[in-house]
Amino acid sequence: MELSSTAYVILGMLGWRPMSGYEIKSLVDKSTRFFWTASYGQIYPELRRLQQTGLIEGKANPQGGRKRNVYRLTRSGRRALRRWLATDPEVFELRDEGLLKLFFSGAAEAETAVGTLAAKRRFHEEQGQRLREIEATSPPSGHAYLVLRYGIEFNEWIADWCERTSRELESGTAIERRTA
Amino acid sequence: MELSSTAYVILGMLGWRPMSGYEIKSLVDKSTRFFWTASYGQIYPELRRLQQTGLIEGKANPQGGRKRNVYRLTRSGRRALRRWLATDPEVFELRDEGLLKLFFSGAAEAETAVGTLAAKRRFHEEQGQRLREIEATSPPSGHAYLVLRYGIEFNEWIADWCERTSRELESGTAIERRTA
DNA sequence: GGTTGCATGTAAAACGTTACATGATTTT
DNA sequence: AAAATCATGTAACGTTTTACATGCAACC
Repeated sequence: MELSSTAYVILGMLGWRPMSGYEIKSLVDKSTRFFWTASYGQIYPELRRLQQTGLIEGKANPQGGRKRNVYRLTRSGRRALRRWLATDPEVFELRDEGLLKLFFSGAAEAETAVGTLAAKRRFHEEQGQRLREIEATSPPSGHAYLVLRYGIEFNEWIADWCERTSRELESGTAIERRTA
Repeated sequence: MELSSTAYVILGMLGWRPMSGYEIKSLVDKSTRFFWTASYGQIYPELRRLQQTGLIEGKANPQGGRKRNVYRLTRSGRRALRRWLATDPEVFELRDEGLLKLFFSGAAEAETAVGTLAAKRRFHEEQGQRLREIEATSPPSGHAYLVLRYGIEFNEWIADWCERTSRELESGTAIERRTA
């Protein structure tokens, strides 16, 4: 029985504590978002499927007149989560428009590549900044903290690469010597 | 007139020289693949669309009894390419199952996270190795070379992070002090 | 004569996002 | 009183992959 990738985010989140679909979505948005996303359109249908499969259990938990469903892992859900965690990861996908532009920027003027690098650098500096703020204000514990550190250092490395490469381009050591 | 992301890969490739759809796909597979993919199911329909829009021109170029269509940029195609190159990149998407497992691995035994890090490290070492082979045997020129170097250094950095973090986990400096 | 590579194409399925609808509660 | 947040859900749309169908040519 193969589960969708969204299924494991849900199982993982419920491995911490029982939650509503809305809570899962908010947590995804402020923690895994930089390397794994999920939308309501995936989460709510998946919650229903996981319940039907018996990996999670939901119960109504209205707050006043506002409806709310809280889900928790079942024993077989926890088993499925652990089985997945113990399997080698396979998915690693990157989609980087900045690199694509840089790759093709021989078709444009020299300033174009420098502009692309500057924009990419800005993006990663901002993302790094956001993550550093999380570290300063509400640092997660355990393994989630390791992943937060990864995000910070990863974005710093990329921003730094952009800076170095931009300097190389501007000083003419990168391209001119290679293109005949 | 908004173009699909695949459209720009095609325009970019044709910016170098005229090519067939098959050639574009092979080039994508050995150059941009680590940060941008495209399948036949995207390329062939997109070639037709770009031709209808007048951004590229195709002509039959059979090799013996084997049919073949070669496409080249039109003037307005080159303009579209340059306009796109001069615009700030927006897409940066990552989907990293290894990080996701690490993130949730508090739900499993301590060895699980170490195993995940080892697998992720292996993946990036292999990808780095593949790229280093390209650098040694058929290095691209110009900006494509910069992107190849990015790929090599990027994968090295990640593999290195996995190693460092794995050591931290095994020596107990990473998690124990933070989890109450 | 079989395998690999060149070459084009599509249909179905899977996946994912966006936008909308609905309504209560809390904060400003 | 308005805006933001909590909360659930779906329909439409768009994107992407997978699998298949077809056939020639070159190599072993």
